[in-house]
Amino acid sequence: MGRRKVTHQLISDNATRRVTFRKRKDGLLKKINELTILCGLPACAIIYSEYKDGPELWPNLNVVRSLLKRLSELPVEKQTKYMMDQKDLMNKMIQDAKKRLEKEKMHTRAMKLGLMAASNDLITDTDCSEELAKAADVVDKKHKAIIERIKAVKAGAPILKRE
Amino acid sequence: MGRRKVTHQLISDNATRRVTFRKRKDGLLKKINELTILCGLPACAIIYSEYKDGPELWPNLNVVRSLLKRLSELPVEKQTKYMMDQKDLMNKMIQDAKKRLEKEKMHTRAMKLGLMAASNDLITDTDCSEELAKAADVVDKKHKAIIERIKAVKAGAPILKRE
DNA sequence: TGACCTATGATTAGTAC
DNA sequence: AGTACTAATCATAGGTC
Repeated sequence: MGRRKVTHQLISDNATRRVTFRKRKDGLLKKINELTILCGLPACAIIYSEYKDGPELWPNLNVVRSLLKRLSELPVEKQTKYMMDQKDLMNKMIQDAKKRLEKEKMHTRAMKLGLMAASNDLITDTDCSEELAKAADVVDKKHKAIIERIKAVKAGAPILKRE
Repeated sequence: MGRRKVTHQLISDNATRRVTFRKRKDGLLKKINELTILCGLPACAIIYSEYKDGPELWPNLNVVRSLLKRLSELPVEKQTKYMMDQKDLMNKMIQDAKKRLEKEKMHTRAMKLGLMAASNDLITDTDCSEELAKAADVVDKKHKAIIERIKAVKAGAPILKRE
C-alpha cells in the first residue's frame, strides 16, 4: 500500500535500505538540479555509498572541483560565521518539528553521506537542459490537458469538443 | 491557493526567487538529514548563496572537512566513474513523462470502451457511437502527437515547438 | 521580509512482478 | 536485482498578514 510514515532510524533490512537509498538519492539529485535551475546557482553533489566503489558525482567532476576549491579558499572567520548560521538553521528545524508535533505530525531528523554545494558567483555551464526542460513542460501541459478533458467528460461534458 | 506546477526555469522575480531558495534549501537539508539517518551514511552540505556572505554548512565544519578530505584522496579514475549530469537527469525525466503518458493512454482506452458500452446499454436507439469514436480519436491523436514529440526530442533534433 | 496557511503537486514506502 | 503501481505522506507556490 501507500507509503508509511517516515521512520526515524536506520533501516535495518539491507534490501530495503538499498532501495530507499536509491530512491532518495535520485530524489535528492532532482531537487538539487531544480534548485540550480530555479535560483540560478551552480551546485554539485558527491555521494559515497556502500553500493558503488566510487562516489557518484553531480553534475560532473569539473563543477565539483571548482566548488570544492572555492570552499578550501574560504577564510576561517567566514567558516566560523556560517557555523553560527547553521545553528540558527538547526534551531529553526527543531522549531518546525515542534510545531508539527503539536499538529500531531511528528517528523524526522537525519542524514547520510554526500556533499552538496552551491555558489551564486561561479559560472554555470548551461547545456541544453533548459530547452529540454521546456520540451518536457510542453509534454506535461498536453498531458494535463488530456487529463482535464477526461475529467470533463466524466463530469458530463459533451463528448465531442468543438473548437 | 496550492502550489503551481514546477516550471524548470530561472525565477526572474528577485523576491520570489529568494523565498523559493530558502524554502527549497531547507527542504534539501532536511532530505539529506533523513537520508543520513535512514541509510546510515555520513553526509554534509555546503551552500553558498547571494543571500549570505558565508556558506551555510551542514551538519558542521568537521564533517565537511573529513568528507572533503576523503574525496581528495580518491584516485582520479574512481572520481569520474559515476557521473550523472543534467542531461542524464533530463533524459530520465522525459522517460518518466513518457511512461506516465503510456499509462494515461491505457486509461483513456479503458474509458473509451466503457463509454461505448454504456451508450449501447442505455441508449440503444440512438447511435452516438460515431461521436464517441471521434472523441476517442481526438484523444488518441493527442497522445500520438505527444509520443512523436518525445521521440523527436530524444532524437536530438527539435526542441521547442511553437504553435 | 518573514512567518504562517493550505491546496495541490511531488515524493516515496510497501507490494507485486 | 530492477520495474511498475498505488496510496499516503511530504513539500511547497502563492496568498495573507
